[in-house]
Amino acid sequence: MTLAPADMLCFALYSTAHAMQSAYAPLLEPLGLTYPQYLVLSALAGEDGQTVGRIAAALRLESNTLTPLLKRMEAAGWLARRRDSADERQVRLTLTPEGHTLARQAASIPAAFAAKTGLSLSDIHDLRDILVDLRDRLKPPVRD
Amino acid sequence: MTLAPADMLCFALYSTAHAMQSAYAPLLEPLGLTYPQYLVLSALAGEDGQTVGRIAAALRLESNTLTPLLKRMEAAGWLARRRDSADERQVRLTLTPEGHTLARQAASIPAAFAAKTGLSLSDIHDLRDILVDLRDRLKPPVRD
DNA sequence: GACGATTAAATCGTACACGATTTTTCTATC
DNA sequence: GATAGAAAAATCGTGTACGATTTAATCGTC
Repeated sequence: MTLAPADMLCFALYSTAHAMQSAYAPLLEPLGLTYPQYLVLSALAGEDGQTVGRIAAALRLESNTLTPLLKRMEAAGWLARRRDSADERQVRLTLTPEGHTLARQAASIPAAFAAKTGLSLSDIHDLRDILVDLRDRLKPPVRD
Repeated sequence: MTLAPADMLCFALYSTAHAMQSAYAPLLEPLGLTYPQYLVLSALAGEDGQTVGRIAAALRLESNTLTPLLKRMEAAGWLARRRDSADERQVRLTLTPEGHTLARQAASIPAAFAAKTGLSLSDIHDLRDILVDLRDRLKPPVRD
């Protein structure tokens, strides 16, 4: 017998991820950020000057996804893309002052968002850990 | 202070959903299906002759996403798209014999997949329920 | 039975996502 | 120091996603 999407874990994950993004949208829209751009910004705010590859590993995306996204963020004036002088194969990403300002504004979003979920902080952490565990089992993280 | 993506629930959800899709890919690729197409096929296998709007509600997608996807599935010979004679605004989707055959083949995937996760059946159900609960809180389901 | 409001899909534009390939640079070994 | 192979981004093609709008059909009310 065929399993209906409503009963499938994969669909629960798929649809909840979409619901999460659409819940973030109204918070990000005033800042002019898309959701993946917000992730890149947060990653760079934590450690500036990372390479494309390092961001790709952190966000589990491919360079073919990141390159155009980063170009849009560069065009928006939030970051600079520069070849590493020691290894010209790599491109380093540095936040501009505007990028840092934006990151500060974006920093308040997760807390504002947590309220929307109706989950306690410990529920949120538990769920996160379960998901990360499942994810790393499905797709082992690449070594740094 | 900025929260790093690695610590955020939203990123756990985002990256796990991607990992799930990429884990399904090798199982779907031999059938020529993409992941959202597989969801549509499963939904129709459970109840044939649904309208675009009903599938959209079930999968929580918009018609602007489904229309081109359904046209590709029609072009592949898996389903027929026909205006409802009683209400010409609606489009009804019916699996072809090829579509039914494909659905039968696809039906074995979730079980084959469950093994990959390393989770017990009850862990899977628990996680699914937690996610569905969160999803419906973030984005209440539209009435049928 | 006319007609404005509502509804269901479709269309349009923009932004991911990723497999496959290409380009450029670096590294290892001769 | 030439060169084969590896590594890092970028390019290309296809397929989602979705906001905003449009088109076509139906409904509600007079």
